[in-house]
Amino acid sequence: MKRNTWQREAVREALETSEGFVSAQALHSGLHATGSPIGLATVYRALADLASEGEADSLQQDGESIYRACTPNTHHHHLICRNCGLTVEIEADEVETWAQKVAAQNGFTQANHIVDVFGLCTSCSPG
Amino acid sequence: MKRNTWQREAVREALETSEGFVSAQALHSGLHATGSPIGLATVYRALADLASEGEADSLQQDGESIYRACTPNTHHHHLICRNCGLTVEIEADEVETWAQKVAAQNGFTQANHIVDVFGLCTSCSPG
DNA sequence: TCGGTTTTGACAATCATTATCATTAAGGGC
DNA sequence: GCCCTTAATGATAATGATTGTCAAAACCGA
Ligand SMILES: [Zn+2]
Ligand SMILES: [Zn+2]
Ligand SMILES: [Zn+2]
Ligand SMILES: [Zn+2]
Repeated sequence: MKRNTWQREAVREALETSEGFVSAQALHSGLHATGSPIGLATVYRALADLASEGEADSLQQDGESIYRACTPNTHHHHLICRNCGLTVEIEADEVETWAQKVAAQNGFTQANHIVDVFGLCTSCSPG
Repeated sequence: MKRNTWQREAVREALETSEGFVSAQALHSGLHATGSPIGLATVYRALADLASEGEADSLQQDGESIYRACTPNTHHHHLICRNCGLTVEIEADEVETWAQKVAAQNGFTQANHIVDVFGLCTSCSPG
């Protein structure tokens, strides 16, 4: 049975109070800065668990995994600011059906997909 | 000025004769197996160059970068078999316009996107 | 409270990738 | 073709994120 520890809760809270995506290292640093003695390995484990339970989304950036608390529990994608990390959750049936169609047309089964849109948010756009 | 070396050419050829996406390590192993004395660092450099010149596509998988020779020189995406690596190149205006639309609607500029579809190809599908 | 089991965390180990830097070899000018 | 400048190579060390180890601590049901 899975146990409730303050460490898991601390990671969950830290994730929820983060604006955009954060790395395990960054989240660990942030917790330490507030005086939490949580270990780095524990942060990695907690984030992996949250992601596998569908409570967090993750994506790869610059060779590291970054995570974000996931409010809706449904399948969705993200629009992410390359500069400040601001993230908007996107649900798009168009893309879902397109992905399924493309897979089926080519004889592929058990399809899934990775779809992320990056850009500069209003605050970070030049001009 | 960029120089032509047999090493670059060897990497380019190895990439072109590979079926799906390959990692730098795998490509280096393959070259060694054929007797080539090319160095690992050189393979990394050549792949990075090819990717930046638009002659190869790359994506992240399991924390490593994998590459593939890119026949058309236009923007496109991939449908990849999770089991054997077979890759189909996909061009889809639907997704391109969708990505632009989503970014614009949210005030994002300079948008780009990552779109990959994974599945099991006909040969690798069960049943 | 007690005890079996899970979780933690300090640390070592792993693994892909990058930096270093002395040596090699393009390729332009002669 | 021969030199010479300089980019490219490659053996190796360094980096950095992530995972494995395992004794000690924490959960939680009985
Ligand atoms: Zn921004
Ligand atoms: Zn989707
Ligand atoms: Zn396949
Ligand atoms: Zn596209």
